[in-house]
Amino acid sequence: MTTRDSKDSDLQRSLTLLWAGRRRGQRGPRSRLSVELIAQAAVRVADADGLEAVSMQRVAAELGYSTMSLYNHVPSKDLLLEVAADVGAGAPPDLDEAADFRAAVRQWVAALWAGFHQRPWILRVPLDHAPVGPHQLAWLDRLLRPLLAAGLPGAEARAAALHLTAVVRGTAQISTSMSGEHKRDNGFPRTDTDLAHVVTELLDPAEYPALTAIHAAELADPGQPDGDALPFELGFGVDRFLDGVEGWVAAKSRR
Amino acid sequence: MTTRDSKDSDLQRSLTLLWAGRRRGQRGPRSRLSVELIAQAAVRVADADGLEAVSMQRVAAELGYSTMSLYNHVPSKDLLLEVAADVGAGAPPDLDEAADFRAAVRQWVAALWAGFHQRPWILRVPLDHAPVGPHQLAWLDRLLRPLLAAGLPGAEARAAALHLTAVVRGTAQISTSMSGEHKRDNGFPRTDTDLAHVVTELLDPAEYPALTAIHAAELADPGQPDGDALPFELGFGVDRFLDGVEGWVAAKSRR
DNA sequence: ACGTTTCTATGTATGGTGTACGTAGTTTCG
DNA sequence: CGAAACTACGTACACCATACATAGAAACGT
Repeated sequence: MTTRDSKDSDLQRSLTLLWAGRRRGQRGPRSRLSVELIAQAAVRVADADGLEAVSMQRVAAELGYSTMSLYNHVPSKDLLLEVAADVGAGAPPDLDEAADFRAAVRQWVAALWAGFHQRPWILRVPLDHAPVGPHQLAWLDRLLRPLLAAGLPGAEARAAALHLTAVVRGTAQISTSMSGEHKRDNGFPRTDTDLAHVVTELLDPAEYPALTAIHAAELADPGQPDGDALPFELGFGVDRFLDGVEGWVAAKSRR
Repeated sequence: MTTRDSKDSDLQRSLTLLWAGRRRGQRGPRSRLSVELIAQAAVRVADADGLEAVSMQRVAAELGYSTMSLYNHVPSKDLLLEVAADVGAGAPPDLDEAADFRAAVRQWVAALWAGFHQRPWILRVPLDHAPVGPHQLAWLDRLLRPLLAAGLPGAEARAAALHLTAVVRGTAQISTSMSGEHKRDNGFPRTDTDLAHVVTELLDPAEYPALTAIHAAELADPGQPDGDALPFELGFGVDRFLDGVEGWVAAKSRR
């Protein structure tokens, strides 16, 4: 309808790329390469050496092809990264349907959290438009189910899902950046545990009263993100949010 | 103490850069350039043409200096971007102290949200370690105050602040990327409003039941983020979270 | 006042990047 | 068996961050 002809072509290209809308060429030889193969190679490189290491040349070398061959299947590096991020995300977990919606949501959050820690580079892929990858949408769909089942109307479920996605994404961004997980070449990751000390020595207590007040209660254990366990830094907020949602639907049904 | 000597030098450099720990050289000529001037120029470039346009050459040109001159004041582009992001964030607003903590927090959220929409490029600056910039810490401090005043103990206040920061950051990332605000050269921004349609036409309802169910309730008005008004997509989640926090402290004080 | 020291700003150079373009070769269709 | 069409490749270009050496000017000690 009102689709703008000039510039949404890149979205269209993203879509056809992500959803494998490959044209069936007739005449020429069939390519042994494919978007999937290229994306998987990119994922492999990113896993090994971080997102910065992902260059067209490196990916091509990984596959044993020349650099420019990739451009027969992928229009640009940006698009490739987008596909790689979706591939790297993988399929969402199947949530426990029997469980109450809190448990299900926590399960989802834990899985996404674990995923971001396993592939921190996904968080460094610049977002260029709304999520339209099959895997990304699958994750979203899986989260929406328990929210809808809990009694939230569509728009609110959408907002709640956005909230949770944003929380995990944002928290993981901060968390992984602090622990230096985003660069794998670094050898071992370095945790900025003692950062608090360094900073609080510089801070003027008059200007940053709350921070200096907090200073004592610093840094509980990081905790292991295995299973459904969430680290306190993430779990507290999620639990408070779920409290709020619970109260909201309860109040609504009571009325 | 246990500071690792090999690799936290970059953190140290970040700190001295961000906190203007300039050594007072004696002999040579005083430089007319400074970290602040360079960072401001970078901000100007990013405001005008987006983060991708920020190159050392461009920033130097903006100042009328040669490219390599910048390296006398800034050790690397990464560090420069970090400083520019902090400078671009600016000082946090003074929150209404008289107001209840909900109003204060909403005020803070609205301000940060507005800031991210004004300078979307800040969200594209890669995070390399914990936030240590003066402005970033000032924002954090301002948020912690109402949370502490509401009765949260230190660790929980910290977690809540992280939650809120992550929410605004993550939501803004998705939101600005959807509307294409991150690239200013583009001419006018393009909203992916009709994205939902495009996608839902491709989706297999069997695999994405929740998404197709939602499909009807799509896209309320974006709303204007002026003053304390939050768009629904952000406000709903924040309000539910605040509900939860409120209930939490109430339950705790009752016990 | 002067020489010496020391820092600034610059120019050059290197290895990397994404990708536009032309071309050779090969596979499949008519 | 042509002929059409597509793949993979090599070359080339503009741009990037930054290592290094150099020239020059400013401020200090005398």
